[in-house]
Amino acid sequence: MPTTMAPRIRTLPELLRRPTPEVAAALVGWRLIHGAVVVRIVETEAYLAQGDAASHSACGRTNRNAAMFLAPGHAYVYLIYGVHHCLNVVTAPEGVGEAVLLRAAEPLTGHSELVLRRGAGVRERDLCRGPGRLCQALGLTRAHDGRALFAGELRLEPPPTDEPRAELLIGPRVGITKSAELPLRFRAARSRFTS
DNA sequence: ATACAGATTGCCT
DNA sequence: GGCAATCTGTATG
Repeated sequence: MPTTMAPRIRTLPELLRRPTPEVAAALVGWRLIHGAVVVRIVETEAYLAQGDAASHSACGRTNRNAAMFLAPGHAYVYLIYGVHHCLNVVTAPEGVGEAVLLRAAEPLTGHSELVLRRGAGVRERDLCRGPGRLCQALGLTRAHDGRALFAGELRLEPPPTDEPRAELLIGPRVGITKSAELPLRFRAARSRFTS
């Protein structure tokens, strides 16, 4: 499996100027914050506007995926199988449907709140391991679809400057049936919190 | 109008 | 390992 180092990028606007696969790689290590909860992103996937049949934007804009066409830095939250929510960071310029799916994270603070939402019996490792679990743990739903992630209750923040860059494993995306060969999944090699 | 598939998860055998 | 849950969009009649 090919590896690389997560690029160190200091601000969200700077991050979002990059091509979507690079955004996906660089987001590993970033903090996702919702209220008092802070988690470290350890696994992401890129979904592209061109040549990617698995992307929700592949068939054009619909009511469900409209947020994917917003300006970069917005949230695209959708419901999968009518059951679980998944959170994406919108990346490409407004009108172009590209996004990065946040697939797994390591809990940092707000542990009790995560356990409250996920259930008392859930192991630490499983609190945010998987896109549906991540959204459940953070209390994210369609109500958060289309929100900006620059500031406010729900936001992204860069890793502390003294934190070492993550070594990334690059491979095919999980759980898709179309365009399954593209190497658009990025996960922290050392983390035990990936899916 | 009905049928089916899907960027998932948890419970069942 | 199998399968149900149950929303949204697409394909087909």
